[in-house]
Amino acid sequence: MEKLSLRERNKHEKLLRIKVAAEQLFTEQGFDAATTRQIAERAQVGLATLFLYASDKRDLLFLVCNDALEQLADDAFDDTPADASLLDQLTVACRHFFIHYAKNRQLSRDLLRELTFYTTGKQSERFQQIRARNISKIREIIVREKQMRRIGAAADCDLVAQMIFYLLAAELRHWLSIEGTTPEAGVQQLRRMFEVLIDGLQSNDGAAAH
Amino acid sequence: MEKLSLRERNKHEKLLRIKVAAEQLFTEQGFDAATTRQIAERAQVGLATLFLYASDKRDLLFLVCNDALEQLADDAFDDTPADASLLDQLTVACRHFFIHYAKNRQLSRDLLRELTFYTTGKQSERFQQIRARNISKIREIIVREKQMRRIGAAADCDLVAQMIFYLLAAELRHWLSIEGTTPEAGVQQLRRMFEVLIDGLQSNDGAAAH
DNA sequence: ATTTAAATATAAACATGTTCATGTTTATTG
DNA sequence: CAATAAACATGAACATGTTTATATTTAAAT
Repeated sequence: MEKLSLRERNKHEKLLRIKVAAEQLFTEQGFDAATTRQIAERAQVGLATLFLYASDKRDLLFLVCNDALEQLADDAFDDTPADASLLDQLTVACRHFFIHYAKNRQLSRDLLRELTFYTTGKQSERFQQIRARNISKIREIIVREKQMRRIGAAADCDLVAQMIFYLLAAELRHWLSIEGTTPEAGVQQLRRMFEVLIDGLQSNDGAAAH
Repeated sequence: MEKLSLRERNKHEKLLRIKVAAEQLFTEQGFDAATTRQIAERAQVGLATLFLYASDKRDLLFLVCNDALEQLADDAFDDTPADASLLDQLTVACRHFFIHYAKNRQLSRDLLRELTFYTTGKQSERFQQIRARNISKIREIIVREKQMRRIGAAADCDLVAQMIFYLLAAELRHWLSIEGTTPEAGVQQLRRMFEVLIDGLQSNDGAAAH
């Protein structure tokens, strides 16, 4: 059962302590307010040790968040009922994101700021994979809809998936900048956008048609 | 002609020196690499003086960029031919953004990162106004199209304008993360998205129809 | 013109992310 | 097991954004 060397076990435990400490402090105080010295102290490691496990403070944030983001990516697209309308499938999936980001709005804002052009850190590759997975899952929904002839044969699934992800990401940012709003308010705003996307601008029926 | 007091003139000159110095250093070295000490030295002011004129380093970036961003907002939507198709109007307008951001891709990335949830600095209100103006200009295009019966009567102009801006902002981010690409490549990708948005997902004609 | 007060400027101090020189621990080899 | 090397850990030093205490300059008042 135990196939890890002493050295590997020590590393693993230290990494875990750092993750827990960083998660607590980022959650309690936000990304900017939490200092690397606090994190090192709570993790019971030297300050410089942090930077053996993370490229920089930003990387530390994704060391903390990547697990939850991956779980979110799975959850969001797992309970989408394939028999529901495209609009409902997308709404159900996207609701997961709003609910997740609502748990700690400040940290979510920090995350959305820091993920912008995040390509250099140790955790960045994994983060980009999670991001790509989200788009891929959206694409699968679109492909299914296309096969079921519920959307046009000429639709470019990659492009449509990208657009949906763009709208989700942008609306999340906007929603996080509004104080005192609810997850459902963001979900419904995004749903209205999906309606427009599905129907097109020439359409003469508004949201009422759904 | 001269109605400024000595004090006001001094302040104005100092602000100008700071703007010029910051612009040069941000452009030469990027936002992160340029230090506030360099900027203060080149502007011939004390280090602390910078922070009388800008709330923080981020604010300094918008002190530098807001003028150009405002000019860009005007330029982008001024030469949109009202008789062209909606697709062409949007393409022409958005091309301005890609061309502008292509001038210094690193600084553009820095800007798009720093503008995320930028609401606290002295320059933030002006920046948010410029952003709102862009959306408003897009909205005007949509309203015109609606009045000319070229898009559905039920279309929510505010919502559609927001969607277009979301797509533009997101595609700009994505395009800036691709090395060695051209402005026109970004423009055409965004144009394809606008085609989908205009036609809707049920449509059976792809890009060929345009 | 002098005095006073308010506004402005700044060097020095501080806080914090990051790196470096050094020490310590673990694995490997003879 | 001793010796050696490699990997890992860390306190101290460094770099840089920001604040503070102080000084200077300008405007206003008498």
